[in-house]
Amino acid sequence: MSESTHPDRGHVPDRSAGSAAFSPLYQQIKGLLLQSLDRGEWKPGEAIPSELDLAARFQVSQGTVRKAIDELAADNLLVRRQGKGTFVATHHEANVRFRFLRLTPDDARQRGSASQVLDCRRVKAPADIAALLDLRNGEAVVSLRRLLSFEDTPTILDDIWLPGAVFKGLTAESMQRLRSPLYALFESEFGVSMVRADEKIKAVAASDEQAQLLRIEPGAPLLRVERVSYTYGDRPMEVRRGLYLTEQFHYRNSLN
Amino acid sequence: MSESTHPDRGHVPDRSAGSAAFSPLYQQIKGLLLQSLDRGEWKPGEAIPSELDLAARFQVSQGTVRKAIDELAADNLLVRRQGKGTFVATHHEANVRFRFLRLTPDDARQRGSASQVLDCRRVKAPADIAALLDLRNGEAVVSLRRLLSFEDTPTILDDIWLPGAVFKGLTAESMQRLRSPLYALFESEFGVSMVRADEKIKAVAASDEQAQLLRIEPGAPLLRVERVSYTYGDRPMEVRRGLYLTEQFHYRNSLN
DNA sequence: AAGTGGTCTAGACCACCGG
DNA sequence: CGGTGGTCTAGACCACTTA
Repeated sequence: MSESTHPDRGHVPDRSAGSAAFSPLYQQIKGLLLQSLDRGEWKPGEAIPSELDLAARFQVSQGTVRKAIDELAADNLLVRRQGKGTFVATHHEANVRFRFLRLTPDDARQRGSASQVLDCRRVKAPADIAALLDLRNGEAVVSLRRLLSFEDTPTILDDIWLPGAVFKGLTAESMQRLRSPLYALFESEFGVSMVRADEKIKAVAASDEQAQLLRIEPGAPLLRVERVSYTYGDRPMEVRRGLYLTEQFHYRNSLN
Repeated sequence: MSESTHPDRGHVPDRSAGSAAFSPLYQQIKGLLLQSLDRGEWKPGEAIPSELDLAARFQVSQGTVRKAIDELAADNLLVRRQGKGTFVATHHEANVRFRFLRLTPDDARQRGSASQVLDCRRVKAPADIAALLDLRNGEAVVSLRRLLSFEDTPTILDDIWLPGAVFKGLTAESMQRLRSPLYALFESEFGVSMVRADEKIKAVAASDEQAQLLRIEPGAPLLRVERVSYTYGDRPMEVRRGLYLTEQFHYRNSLN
């Protein structure tokens, strides 16, 4: 502890040297925490070490660790719970199970939901999907289609593509058996944590096939939601093309 | 810059007393800053006092003021600029002029935009609009319709309602004259800063009238975006119902 | 050089949780 | 009770802007 700067090997930012890169200590800590999360040192749902422990491990003050954790918590990678600890975010909890689903009933009434897997097979990635998933052209992907119903009203028709190398052994059967939401299943069965997603939304007219599955008229307007989901290193891990029936539902969003 | 004239009182949080309410000091400071913003003590685009000045004014440490400002900056109410100061957010800046518009070209190419006001009049608020704007039934609102085109392709048809008491004297003429975006105009002409908005999105089929204005076929699928925008105290100040043509555009969103 | 926000530290104390 | 995160302070120094 000296004064002025830290003597630790924590390397004070290397301000001299023409190196254009200067990143604050807490950002470096954030990076280290991110690596630990990525390599699975702490699993979803588990507690990470206390702030003081981490401060000791990284040879910085508690305040610096705190700021790093603050940012990870703001990004929803970690969850702080006063008096208990800081936990790795997980998709297995009631309150966040539909974290990425922005479709909401027009009336607030909650409805029971049921998911039906219509198809699931390994195929060579189409060019557009390969590009979105950072795969080489023709690499294997798991391709699946499912129908989500609310109170027996078919509402969402999803086509989903996953990197085949990561999601080995995913079958329709295993999805029906473990009835958890997909992202929860990805975590526990394949060690893949979805952390962020981008969506692009258009309005389209239902094709004959789509109309039949959703039990509506061909040509009826549908919300088409294309989603790319990312794990820790901003690595894309899922492409999802959903068709949302918005007769009694809407997509909600907050701008700020 | 004002001198003195602060009827402040620095209170340490009233931790004793069984009072159920306990709010941290920095939250109280945040509230005071919010009040100052609301009452227009600092206008959009202007700098607020420095952290040290505010710390002196409120009789707290710089760190406490800093944390309050951090949150306001995270909410986009304030903008920090290192070395220069902290500024009140404004809709008058190139980079944030389309802050609330999530419609993006499918290819990244930028297009020139033009707005045409089709209608603008004072009317009694319809019941649903009155409810959304927290107005009494039948109170006056400004109702306007406009068409937004990108490179001469009509793309967005907006119906907009504004509280009549606040937006006195808003006319189609004045909007065409000052060519700035609506939210920028609201700021400079009416002192109304839009801070946040909620959107509800559906897919709908174009009516005959809508189709004609957007130069498409009746029944074509459109994105219907209902937006309620809020000023400082979470007071609703605008209802906007937009129809987006998503042939060559999409609504983009980030989930986390 | 002076003034702003940005980082980092060290220490005190508070609120919440669990055994 | 001890351990966790949460708040608050005071002070040092760094980075960026402006003059």
